[in-house]
Amino acid sequence: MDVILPDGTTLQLPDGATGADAAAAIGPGLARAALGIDVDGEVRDLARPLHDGAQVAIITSRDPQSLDVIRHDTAHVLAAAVLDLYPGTKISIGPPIEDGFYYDFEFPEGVTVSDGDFEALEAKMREHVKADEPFVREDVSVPAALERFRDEGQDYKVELIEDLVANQGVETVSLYSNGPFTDLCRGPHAPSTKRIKAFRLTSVAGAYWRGDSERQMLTRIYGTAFHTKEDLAAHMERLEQARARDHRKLGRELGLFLFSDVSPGSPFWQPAGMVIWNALTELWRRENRERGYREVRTPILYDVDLWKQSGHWDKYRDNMYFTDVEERPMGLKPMNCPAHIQIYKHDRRSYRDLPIRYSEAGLVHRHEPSGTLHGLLRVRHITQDDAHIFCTQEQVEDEVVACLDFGFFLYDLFGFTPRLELSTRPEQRIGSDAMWDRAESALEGALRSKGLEYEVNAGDGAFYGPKIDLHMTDSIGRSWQLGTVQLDYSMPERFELTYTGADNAEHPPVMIHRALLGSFERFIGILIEHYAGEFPLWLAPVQAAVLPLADRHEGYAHEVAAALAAAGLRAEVDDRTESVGRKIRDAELRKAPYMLIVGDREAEQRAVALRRHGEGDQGTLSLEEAVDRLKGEAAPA
RNA sequence: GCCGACGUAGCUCAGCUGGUAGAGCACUUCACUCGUAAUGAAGGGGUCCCCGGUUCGAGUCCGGGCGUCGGCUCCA
Repeated sequence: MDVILPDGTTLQLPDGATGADAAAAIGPGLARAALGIDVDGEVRDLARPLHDGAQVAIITSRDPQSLDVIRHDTAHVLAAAVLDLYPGTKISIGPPIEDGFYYDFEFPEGVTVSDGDFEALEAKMREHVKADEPFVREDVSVPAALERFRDEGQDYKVELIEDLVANQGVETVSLYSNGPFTDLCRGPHAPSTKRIKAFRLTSVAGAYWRGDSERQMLTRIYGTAFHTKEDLAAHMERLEQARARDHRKLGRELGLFLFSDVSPGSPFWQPAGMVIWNALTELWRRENRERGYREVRTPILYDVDLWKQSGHWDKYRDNMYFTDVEERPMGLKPMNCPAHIQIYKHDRRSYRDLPIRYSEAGLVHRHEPSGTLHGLLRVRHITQDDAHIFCTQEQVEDEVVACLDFGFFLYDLFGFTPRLELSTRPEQRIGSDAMWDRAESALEGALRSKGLEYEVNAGDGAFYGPKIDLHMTDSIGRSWQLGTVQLDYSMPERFELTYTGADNAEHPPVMIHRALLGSFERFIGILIEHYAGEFPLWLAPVQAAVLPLADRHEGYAHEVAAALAAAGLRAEVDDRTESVGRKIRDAELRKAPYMLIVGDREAEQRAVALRRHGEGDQGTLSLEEAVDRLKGEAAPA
């Protein structure tokens, strides 16, 4: 039979030849290096027979797919080591993931495994690697596989096989063995455990069986594997670097914000952090104004009847905060929409008034479960850069497109390229299917007309309407939703909103919910990590640190600071009795973008010695030149 | 909320098998008045997260709570 190699040449092989045979036929070096084989676009074991006419490519450590293979191998080795050390453990699944792998286990009653056990586990894993155990694939009938895993008490494997039968009607399943360990597995795997050259267990965590919080919580062990020790070390180093940009660490070091036990999940903004907050708010306010939004401000506490009418009570009351006010039950707003609806409803509206766009930096409270809190990225006290647009059906697409454009404009300022998701109707929802059809296709139309790439997140919409979300990742690659544009036909109906049309009849407006930064808290968290605390001048809490060389230069230093302040710049004089080396060091650590050093020479010439954070000495400039230069750089975008 | 780990000075951390708590940085004072990433000396500073238990004695052991971290579930 013939197989086709990546360069288009044909390789003749005897019938029944395997991937390993193909590699050997090409060359002994390749045969040794081979980890798998790509057959018609699917990575397979080398040991499996090829078919005539197959497009094949031998996979070695140079191919990116090979990392998944050895990581999956390592997951099996981990499971083998776990069964060695903790007999009676039930195994579930252990796939490769981005940057590594995990395996989920149910340990025997009374056994808890923590990262303190990693050393022993890794040692046991190394034994399996050293033993050079071949990965042997065996296809067995479903009854035989079921019997085998039932005998071993591997209930999760039994459930997996039963589901494969129920959902895919399979009659056989594949098993992979390495040494005494056998796992239900689709493969592929490398020829043997010895191909695992560098691995490490990284963390342990709980994870629900099948991601279902109603079911058993298993113990998930995370690890990673690479082809060389150097690659592994480089990966660990990257993680280390990423941790240095963690906004929680930088927030503390730079004095931006803090958290306290007295109000979990709610940041306290320190003066430096508030500068960033205000700079961002000013930008946001100005841009909203220019785009036809009018700012409003609404209460945070409302009669619970409002939340019953909006539907939030039914769906979210467990995550809301309630109190009684003179025996009247009230709830803190978890969203601003019913508040903006009150303003809309206060007056009669004409089609001539639409679209009406209300914006508010709205403070909402959501009782996020304790385990989900995460610095500024997941808080209970949330300041949304919210807006609600009331418009006619005809205006919907233009308005949605304008929202997306606005969002991209803002993200561009920071060099962000958000990932887009279109989330469609959830199971628990309000409104008719016809409404949902209309809303979903309107959002899709807007995305299409912009030619934007997006992912569909089926069933993840808000309970009142579908949405387009803007996502960004943090320093270690976790994805967070920032902006959102949501189309809503339900709230206008629930609150009986109307406008008078040209036909002099009453019509319901369409409502668009829109937050672009998402929340100031989360957005600033992402900003801190994005810039690693080295903010552009317009956001920097202290834009210029004026550093007098000696006490006698203090007077001039304050003149310099005053000149900067007069130009609208944030300057501080470091008038401590310290060496200039020390003052520079501290200003560098505070990540002040500019340092203006003044001594005898500068005082005499009314000049400054300019130093840029992270770059060093920029030479001497006249005071006027320095002020102009900083002022020019301090405007946002 | 669930699983696991952790909680000691403002920060980063040490504190062995239970015996009256320590370092560096920061802070205060004094001296130094300095030219591009730490001047030196002295000093002050702790309900060892909280509550309860075991013990002659608990930072250390046990139970409960709170918080934080890593995941999972959730995220209007």
